[in-house]
Amino acid sequence: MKGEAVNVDISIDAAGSIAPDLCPVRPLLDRMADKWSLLVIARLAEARGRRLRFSELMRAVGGVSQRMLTTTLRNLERDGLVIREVFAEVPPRVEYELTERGKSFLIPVRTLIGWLEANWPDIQRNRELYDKNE
Amino acid sequence: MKGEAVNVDISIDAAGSIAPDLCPVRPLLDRMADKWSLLVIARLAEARGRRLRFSELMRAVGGVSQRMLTTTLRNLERDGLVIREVFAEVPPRVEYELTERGKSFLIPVRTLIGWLEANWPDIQRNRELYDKNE
DNA sequence: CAGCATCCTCCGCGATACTG
DNA sequence: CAGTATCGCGGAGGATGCTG
Repeated sequence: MKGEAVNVDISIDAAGSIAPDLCPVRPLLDRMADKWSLLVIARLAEARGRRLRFSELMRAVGGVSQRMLTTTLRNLERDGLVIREVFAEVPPRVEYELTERGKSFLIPVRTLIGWLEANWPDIQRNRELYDKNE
Repeated sequence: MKGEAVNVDISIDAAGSIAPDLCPVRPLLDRMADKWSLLVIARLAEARGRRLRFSELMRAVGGVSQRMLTTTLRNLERDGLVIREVFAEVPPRVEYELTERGKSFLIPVRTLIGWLEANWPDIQRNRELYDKNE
Protein backbone atom coordinates (compact mmCIF):
# COMPACT_ATOMS: atom_id res chain seq x y z
CA MET A 1 0.00 0.00 0.00
CA LYS A 2 1.21 3.42 -0.79
CA GLY A 3 -0.22 6.82 -1.31
CA GLU A 4 0.30 7.27 2.37
CA ALA A 5 2.38 10.39 2.19
CA VAL A 6 4.93 10.09 4.90
CA ASN A 7 4.68 13.57 6.23
CA VAL A 8 8.24 14.41 7.02
CA ASP A 9 8.55 17.19 9.50
CA ILE A 10 11.78 18.73 10.46
CA SER A 11 12.97 21.57 12.53
CA ILE A 12 16.44 22.75 13.20
CA ASP A 13 17.18 24.58 16.40
CA ALA A 14 19.65 27.38 16.81
CA ALA A 15 22.40 24.95 17.69
CA GLY A 16 21.83 23.23 14.44
CA SER A 17 20.29 20.11 15.81
CA ILE A 18 16.98 18.76 14.85
CA ALA A 19 14.26 19.30 17.35
CA PRO A 20 11.48 16.77 17.48
CA ASP A 21 8.73 17.78 15.16
CA LEU A 22 7.41 21.06 16.38
CA CYS A 23 5.78 22.15 13.23
CA PRO A 24 5.20 20.51 9.91
CA VAL A 25 7.69 22.38 7.85
CA ARG A 26 6.85 20.60 4.66
CA PRO A 27 3.41 21.99 3.86
CA LEU A 28 4.64 25.51 4.45
CA LEU A 29 7.77 24.92 2.50
CA ASP A 30 5.65 23.65 -0.32
CA ARG A 31 3.72 26.84 -0.27
CA MET A 32 6.96 28.78 -0.58
CA ALA A 33 8.10 26.61 -3.36
CA ASP A 34 5.04 26.46 -5.50
CA LYS A 35 5.25 28.36 -8.67
CA TRP A 36 3.33 31.52 -7.84
CA SER A 37 2.99 32.13 -4.10
CA LEU A 38 6.16 34.12 -3.68
CA LEU A 39 5.44 36.11 -6.80
CA VAL A 40 1.99 37.00 -5.59
CA ILE A 41 3.27 37.94 -2.16
CA ALA A 42 6.02 40.04 -3.68
CA ARG A 43 3.55 41.89 -5.85
CA LEU A 44 1.22 42.56 -2.95
CA ALA A 45 4.13 43.75 -0.87
CA GLU A 46 5.15 46.14 -3.60
CA ALA A 47 1.72 47.66 -3.47
CA ARG A 48 2.46 48.82 0.06
CA GLY A 49 -0.97 48.26 1.46
CA ARG A 50 -2.82 49.39 -1.59
CA ARG A 51 -5.22 46.60 -2.32
CA LEU A 52 -5.08 44.88 -5.68
CA ARG A 53 -7.91 43.48 -7.69
CA PHE A 54 -7.77 40.02 -9.13
CA SER A 55 -7.12 41.24 -12.65
CA GLU A 56 -4.53 43.75 -11.47
CA LEU A 57 -2.70 41.02 -9.66
CA MET A 58 -2.86 38.84 -12.71
CA ARG A 59 -1.25 41.49 -14.86
CA ALA A 60 1.28 42.37 -12.20
CA VAL A 61 2.42 38.81 -11.75
CA GLY A 62 2.40 38.02 -15.43
CA GLY A 63 2.14 34.61 -16.97
CA VAL A 64 -0.11 33.12 -14.38
CA SER A 65 -3.32 31.42 -15.42
CA GLN A 66 -6.63 32.30 -13.80
CA ARG A 67 -6.86 28.88 -12.31
CA MET A 68 -3.47 29.02 -10.67
CA LEU A 69 -3.87 32.57 -9.46
CA THR A 70 -7.14 31.60 -7.83
CA THR A 71 -5.82 28.52 -6.07
CA THR A 72 -2.65 30.34 -5.05
CA LEU A 73 -4.66 33.15 -3.50
CA ARG A 74 -7.01 30.72 -1.78
CA ASN A 75 -4.10 28.87 -0.24
CA LEU A 76 -2.51 32.08 0.96
CA GLU A 77 -5.81 33.16 2.39
CA ARG A 78 -6.22 29.84 4.13
CA ASP A 79 -2.88 30.34 5.82
CA GLY A 80 -3.79 33.85 6.83
CA LEU A 81 -1.15 35.51 4.70
CA VAL A 82 -3.58 37.30 2.48
CA ILE A 83 -6.96 38.93 2.97
CA ARG A 84 -9.62 38.59 0.34
CA GLU A 85 -12.50 40.99 0.22
CA VAL A 86 -15.44 40.56 -2.09
CA PHE A 87 -17.64 43.48 -3.10
CA ALA A 88 -21.16 42.60 -4.11
CA GLU A 89 -21.27 44.68 -7.24
CA VAL A 90 -21.76 44.15 -10.91
CA PRO A 91 -19.34 43.50 -12.34
CA PRO A 92 -17.82 41.84 -9.31
CA ARG A 93 -14.80 43.28 -7.58
CA VAL A 94 -12.44 41.36 -5.33
CA GLU A 95 -9.50 42.93 -3.62
CA TYR A 96 -6.47 41.34 -2.06
CA GLU A 97 -3.91 42.55 0.43
CA LEU A 98 -1.26 41.12 2.70
CA THR A 99 -2.07 40.47 6.32
CA GLU A 100 0.41 41.37 9.03
CA ARG A 101 1.53 37.77 9.06
CA GLY A 102 1.95 37.93 5.32
CA LYS A 103 4.19 40.97 5.70
CA SER A 104 6.21 39.37 8.45
CA PHE A 105 6.76 36.40 6.21
CA LEU A 106 8.79 38.64 3.95
CA ILE A 107 11.53 38.85 6.54
CA PRO A 108 12.71 35.24 6.43
CA VAL A 109 12.12 35.24 2.70
CA ARG A 110 14.44 38.19 2.26
CA THR A 111 17.05 36.53 4.42
CA LEU A 112 16.90 33.51 2.21
CA ILE A 113 17.01 35.49 -0.99
CA GLY A 114 19.95 37.43 0.36
CA TRP A 115 21.85 34.21 0.89
CA LEU A 116 20.94 32.98 -2.56
CA GLU A 117 22.16 36.17 -4.20
CA ALA A 118 25.36 36.23 -2.20
CA ASN A 119 26.14 32.64 -3.01
CA TRP A 120 24.83 32.39 -6.52
CA PRO A 121 28.09 33.19 -8.35
CA ASP A 122 29.95 30.52 -6.41
CA ILE A 123 27.21 28.02 -6.90
CA GLN A 124 27.16 28.72 -10.58
CA ARG A 125 30.89 28.19 -10.86
CA ASN A 126 30.59 25.01 -8.87
CA ARG A 127 27.97 23.71 -11.24
CA GLU A 128 30.00 24.43 -14.33
CA LEU A 129 32.95 22.65 -12.82
CA TYR A 130 30.81 19.72 -11.79
CA ASP A 131 29.14 19.43 -15.16
CA LYS A 132 32.43 19.57 -17.00
CA ASN A 133 33.90 16.67 -15.07
CA GLU A 134 30.93 14.46 -15.67
CA MET B 1 11.11 53.62 6.11
CA LYS B 2 11.34 50.08 5.34
CA GLY B 3 10.21 47.58 2.87
CA GLU B 4 11.65 49.62 0.07
CA ALA B 5 11.21 48.26 -3.37
CA VAL B 6 14.77 47.15 -3.30
CA ASN B 7 14.66 44.36 -0.82
CA VAL B 8 11.27 43.10 -1.36
CA ASP B 9 10.83 42.20 -4.49
CA ILE B 10 14.06 42.22 -5.57
CA SER B 11 11.64 42.01 -8.30
CA ILE B 12 10.85 38.53 -9.16
CA ASP B 13 9.94 38.09 -12.78
CA ALA B 14 7.53 35.72 -14.40
CA ALA B 15 10.21 33.21 -15.14
CA GLY B 16 10.67 32.93 -11.43
CA SER B 17 13.93 34.74 -11.31
CA ILE B 18 14.68 37.68 -9.25
CA ALA B 19 15.66 40.54 -11.45
CA PRO B 20 17.10 39.29 -14.69
CA ASP B 21 20.71 39.75 -13.82
CA LEU B 22 20.69 38.92 -10.19
CA CYS B 23 20.14 35.33 -9.34
CA PRO B 24 17.61 32.80 -10.43
CA VAL B 25 15.83 32.16 -7.19
CA ARG B 26 13.63 29.46 -8.55
CA PRO B 27 16.15 26.66 -9.11
CA LEU B 28 17.59 27.18 -5.66
CA LEU B 29 14.19 27.46 -4.12
CA ASP B 30 13.29 24.24 -5.82
CA ARG B 31 16.27 22.59 -4.25
CA MET B 32 15.07 23.79 -0.86
CA ALA B 33 11.65 22.59 -1.54
CA ASP B 34 12.32 19.21 -2.98
CA LYS B 35 11.37 16.38 -0.77
CA TRP B 36 14.72 15.41 0.70
CA SER B 37 17.39 18.11 0.40
CA LEU B 38 16.64 19.85 3.66
CA LEU B 39 16.37 16.59 5.52
CA VAL B 40 19.72 15.45 4.22
CA ILE B 41 21.35 18.76 5.06
CA ALA B 42 19.82 18.69 8.52
CA ARG B 43 21.11 15.21 9.17
CA LEU B 44 24.60 16.11 8.00
CA ALA B 45 24.53 19.22 10.17
CA GLU B 46 23.60 17.13 13.18
CA ALA B 47 26.66 15.00 12.63
CA ARG B 48 28.74 18.08 13.36
CA GLY B 49 31.50 17.38 10.89
CA ARG B 50 31.51 13.63 11.36
CA ARG B 51 31.14 12.22 7.90
CA LEU B 52 28.26 9.94 7.09
CA ARG B 53 28.20 6.97 4.78
CA PHE B 54 25.49 6.55 2.21
CA SER B 55 23.71 3.84 4.16
CA GLU B 56 24.02 5.78 7.41
CA LEU B 57 22.40 8.77 5.79
CA MET B 58 19.69 6.63 4.40
CA ARG B 59 18.80 5.29 7.83
CA ALA B 60 19.15 8.70 9.44
CA VAL B 61 16.84 10.39 6.98
CA GLY B 62 14.36 7.59 6.92
CA GLY B 63 11.90 6.83 4.18
CA VAL B 64 14.11 7.84 1.28
CA SER B 65 14.58 5.56 -1.63
CA GLN B 66 18.09 4.87 -2.87
CA ARG B 67 17.33 6.58 -6.10
CA MET B 68 16.17 9.79 -4.47
CA LEU B 69 18.95 9.87 -1.92
CA THR B 70 21.46 9.55 -4.70
CA THR B 71 20.02 12.28 -6.87
CA THR B 72 19.52 14.54 -3.87
CA LEU B 73 23.14 14.15 -2.84
CA ARG B 74 24.35 14.67 -6.39
CA ASN B 75 22.41 17.89 -6.66
CA LEU B 76 23.74 19.14 -3.35
CA GLU B 77 27.24 18.24 -4.45
CA ARG B 78 26.75 20.04 -7.72
CA ASP B 79 25.80 23.18 -5.83
CA GLY B 80 28.80 22.85 -3.56
CA LEU B 81 26.77 22.28 -0.42
CA VAL B 82 28.00 18.77 0.17
CA ILE B 83 31.29 16.97 -0.33
CA ARG B 84 31.30 13.41 -1.56
CA GLU B 85 34.34 11.24 -1.05
CA VAL B 86 34.66 7.79 -2.54
CA PHE B 87 37.00 5.22 -1.06
CA ALA B 88 38.25 2.59 -3.48
CA GLU B 89 37.60 -0.37 -1.25
CA VAL B 90 35.58 -3.54 -1.38
CA PRO B 91 32.87 -3.20 -0.42
CA PRO B 92 32.74 0.42 -1.53
CA ARG B 93 32.54 3.21 0.98
CA VAL B 94 31.31 6.72 0.22
CA GLU B 95 31.22 9.47 2.80
CA TYR B 96 29.36 12.74 2.81
CA GLU B 97 29.78 15.95 4.73
CA LEU B 98 28.65 19.56 4.52
CA THR B 99 30.88 22.15 2.92
CA GLU B 100 31.31 25.56 4.50
CA ARG B 101 28.73 26.88 2.10
CA GLY B 102 26.45 24.08 3.12
CA LYS B 103 26.83 25.08 6.74
CA SER B 104 26.23 28.74 6.00
CA PHE B 105 23.06 27.75 4.22
CA LEU B 106 21.70 26.64 7.56
CA ILE B 107 21.50 30.24 8.69
CA PRO B 108 18.74 31.43 6.36
CA VAL B 109 17.10 28.05 6.69
CA ARG B 110 16.93 28.44 10.45
CA THR B 111 15.48 31.90 10.05
CA LEU B 112 12.79 30.49 7.88
CA ILE B 113 12.07 27.55 10.12
CA GLY B 114 11.98 29.88 13.09
CA TRP B 115 9.29 31.89 11.41
CA LEU B 116 7.36 28.77 10.53
CA GLU B 117 7.50 27.49 14.09
CA ALA B 118 6.49 30.81 15.55
CA ASN B 119 3.57 31.16 13.21
CA TRP B 120 2.44 27.59 12.92
CA PRO B 121 -0.17 27.66 15.68
CA ASP B 122 -1.84 30.71 14.19
CA ILE B 123 -1.70 29.30 10.72
CA GLN B 124 -3.23 26.09 11.92
CA ARG B 125 -6.07 27.92 13.60
CA ASN B 126 -6.57 29.98 10.51
CA ARG B 127 -6.86 26.88 8.41
CA GLU B 128 -9.40 25.25 10.64
CA LEU B 129 -11.47 28.37 10.58
CA TYR B 130 -11.19 28.64 6.84
CA ASP B 131 -12.04 25.01 6.24
CA LYS B 132 -15.04 25.17 8.51
CA ASN B 133 -16.59 28.06 6.64
CA GLU B 134 -16.27 26.36 3.30
C1' DC C 1 27.77 -1.23 -0.19
C1' DA C 2 26.47 2.20 -3.13
C1' DG C 3 24.84 2.82 -6.66
C1' DC C 4 22.29 2.74 -12.05
C1' DA C 5 18.40 1.51 -15.18
C1' DT C 6 13.57 0.89 -15.87
C1' DC C 7 8.92 1.27 -15.24
C1' DC C 8 4.97 3.44 -13.34
C1' DT C 9 2.09 6.58 -10.57
C1' DC C 10 0.60 10.80 -8.93
C1' DC C 11 -0.41 15.67 -9.18
C1' DG C 12 1.09 20.55 -10.19
C1' DC C 13 0.17 23.26 -13.68
C1' DG C 14 -1.38 25.11 -18.24
C1' DA C 15 -5.07 25.49 -21.80
C1' DT C 16 -9.62 25.98 -22.84
C1' DA C 17 -14.47 26.64 -22.26
C1' DC C 18 -18.28 28.19 -19.57
C1' DT C 19 -20.96 31.37 -15.91
C1' DG C 20 -23.16 34.68 -12.26
C1' DC D 1 -14.80 40.73 -13.69
C1' DA D 2 -13.62 36.96 -11.18
C1' DG D 3 -14.02 33.16 -11.04
C1' DT D 4 -15.47 27.45 -11.73
C1' DA D 5 -15.19 22.95 -14.56
C1' DT D 6 -12.55 19.68 -17.49
C1' DC D 7 -8.96 17.78 -19.83
C1' DG D 8 -4.25 16.57 -20.57
C1' DC D 9 0.73 16.68 -20.12
C1' DG D 10 5.36 16.55 -17.89
C1' DG D 11 8.19 15.72 -14.36
C1' DA D 12 9.14 14.53 -9.38
C1' DG D 13 9.52 10.65 -7.03
C1' DG D 14 8.48 5.47 -5.49
C1' DA D 15 9.28 0.27 -6.45
C1' DT D 16 11.96 -3.16 -8.21
C1' DG D 17 15.87 -5.52 -10.22
C1' DC D 18 20.73 -5.69 -11.52
C1' DT D 19 25.95 -4.76 -10.81
C1' DG D 20 31.10 -3.67 -9.80
